[in-house]
Amino acid sequence: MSVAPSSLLVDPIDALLSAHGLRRTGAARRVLGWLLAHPDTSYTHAQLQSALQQDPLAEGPGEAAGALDRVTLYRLIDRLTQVGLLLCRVDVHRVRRYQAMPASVHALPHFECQSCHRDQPLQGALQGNALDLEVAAQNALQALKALGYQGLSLDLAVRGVCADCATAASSASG
Amino acid sequence: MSVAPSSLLVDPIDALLSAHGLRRTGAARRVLGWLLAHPDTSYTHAQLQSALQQDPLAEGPGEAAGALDRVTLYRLIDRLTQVGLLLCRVDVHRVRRYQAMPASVHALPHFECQSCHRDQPLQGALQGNALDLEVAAQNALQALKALGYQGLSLDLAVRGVCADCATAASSASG
DNA sequence: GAGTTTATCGCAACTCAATTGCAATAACTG
DNA sequence: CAGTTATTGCAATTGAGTTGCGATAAACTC
Repeated sequence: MSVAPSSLLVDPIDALLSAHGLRRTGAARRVLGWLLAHPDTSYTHAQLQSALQQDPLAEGPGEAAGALDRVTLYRLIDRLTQVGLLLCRVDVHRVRRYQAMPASVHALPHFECQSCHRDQPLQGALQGNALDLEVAAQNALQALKALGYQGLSLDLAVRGVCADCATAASSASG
Repeated sequence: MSVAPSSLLVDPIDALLSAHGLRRTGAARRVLGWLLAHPDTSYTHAQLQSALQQDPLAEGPGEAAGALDRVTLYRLIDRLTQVGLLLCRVDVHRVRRYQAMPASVHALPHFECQSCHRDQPLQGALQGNALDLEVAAQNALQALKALGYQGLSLDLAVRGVCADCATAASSASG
């Protein structure tokens, strides 16, 4: 009885893991599965660990839903990131945040205030300029893809002191 | 003998400190002086401490050039950053990097490879697209300044897997 | 200028994300 | 199925950054 080739890797997650040279272990399936099921959301190592710990969906046949070892999770997300399956960035608090590498990328500029340490999106404030940035960024990414770069994600951060903090500071010392 | 008003704060560094509500201490003068003397260069806390330790220029009359206390330096750069005199960003290695807040900002896109962890500038690869990005970014900053944001700096980071790592990975598993 | 207030300094102890070494285990390969 | 090699889990360690607190010295008041 010949086996259809597609039945070897029915699970798209397994297919992804194998295609990137990673072993199809329970931990890898759980982590990649969770992140692919929650696109556009980034998780710190701690958040990901606790999310996986009580993930009801991951309880496949024989798939224990217990806590994954801290170090194992660290090394696993490292591997997933290195092959381009995950996107990793460091947030304002010096903590790494992981998410599934998005297929199409938008610029989504954000502002980091160095006084109140808030990280706010910049859509409203930028108005039409955001669109120009978006177009320019998309063109830039196309150029990079043509050069062989893979799994590209764009991060546009503006840093400074927000209007609230600026007025508060000037009223205090001026 | 009347004192000319300008002689009260002849030193531009002292003037900056006072204007931002900070005390004109030896440590503050040394740190801000060094960073203003080295624009376009960012320093980690450790780099800044060792740079200041043997700074020959800072040895003014009565100004000791000994090592500044670790914690003092941490708190000092925090204060300078909060008032907008310094620009602080977190690099790929989760370490904060400080530099004097630049007067005019250029987008200077850079690429962070998640496989080899190299952080390379993107001027060459982007070609004409870099210029479009620059223009769009400058316009965006003008819009923010009009809204009261201060001391703005722009950071355009592209993350993914560089061409070298991508070909290396595909030849290993494909 | 003397006295008061308040920011800054310096030391010690501590937090927390992330890393390293190593033995045990489980996927892949022939 | 046996052998190889990636992955796992535990313990111990690193390193940037923080907190508490008494001591010092700017800035402010009279």
